[in-house]
Amino acid sequence: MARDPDDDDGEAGGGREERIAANLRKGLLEHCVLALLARRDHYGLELADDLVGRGLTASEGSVYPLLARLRDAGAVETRWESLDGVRPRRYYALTTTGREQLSTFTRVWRQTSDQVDKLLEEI
Amino acid sequence: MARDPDDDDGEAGGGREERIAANLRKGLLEHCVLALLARRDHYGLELADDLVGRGLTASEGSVYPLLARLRDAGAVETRWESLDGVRPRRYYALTTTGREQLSTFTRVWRQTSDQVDKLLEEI
DNA sequence: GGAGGTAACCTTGCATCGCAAGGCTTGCGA
DNA sequence: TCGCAAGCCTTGCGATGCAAGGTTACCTCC
Repeated sequence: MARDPDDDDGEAGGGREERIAANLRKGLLEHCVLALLARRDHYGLELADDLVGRGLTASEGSVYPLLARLRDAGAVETRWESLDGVRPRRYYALTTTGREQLSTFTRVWRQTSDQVDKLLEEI
Repeated sequence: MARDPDDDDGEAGGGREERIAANLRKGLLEHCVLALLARRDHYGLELADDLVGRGLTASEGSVYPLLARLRDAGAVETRWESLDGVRPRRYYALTTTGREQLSTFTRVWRQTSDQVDKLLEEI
């Protein structure tokens, strides 16, 4: 796995930063997916690309297992859709359960992020 | 521990909420500890109590293993301090490495939380 | 018509993290 | 003396994100 030669241990940025970001995303990615689905239905790769663009996930390797979990939990429903000249795509749609979970998360997120912001300001 | 009987949020809230919060704290707790130590030195239980009060951790069961990790990584230093009539306490202090890590985290946190906020607003 | 690229799906194995539960030691007070 | 609380820590568990790899279908180019 190719570590940068100048990626010294004491370095504050570099690979350290990716580790920090990856841990920060734990528990976030799940609800970012729900938030995207609240706007409109998406298919898997579309979700992954969008989230990568926003810096909210590193690859589809996180998204597909997550979607399977959400489906098992009843937070999303899926359907296959076939258009001409395009491979069939599996679309994901939010359920009522998923909408409730998203609303719960929003509340928890506001509380937690406020606490963190306060802590960082007080340094 | 048991569940509160008046926990009538149904299935969307309740125990689910604790699960959501616990996952959200992953990767956060570590840097909240660093932020507290940036203000002044603390001993372990003091940190744990403060963080529980802010809703940033559930118990000391997360804090002590974390402090050991931070010490191994060189982000904090420790010293024993004995006062009269008080049990000896192990105090934790931030190192230069820890300060750099905290600064890296602050940057990542702002980016990530901004993205999440934007996502939640656009629903 | 075949070869190759690419979009889209998914699985496997791993490292990490927070948490509950429990244990050990020391000092104080009844 | 006995019990309780403060303060330290360890162990086992479940959940999460990630890299890497594997599989099909569609289209294009020779």
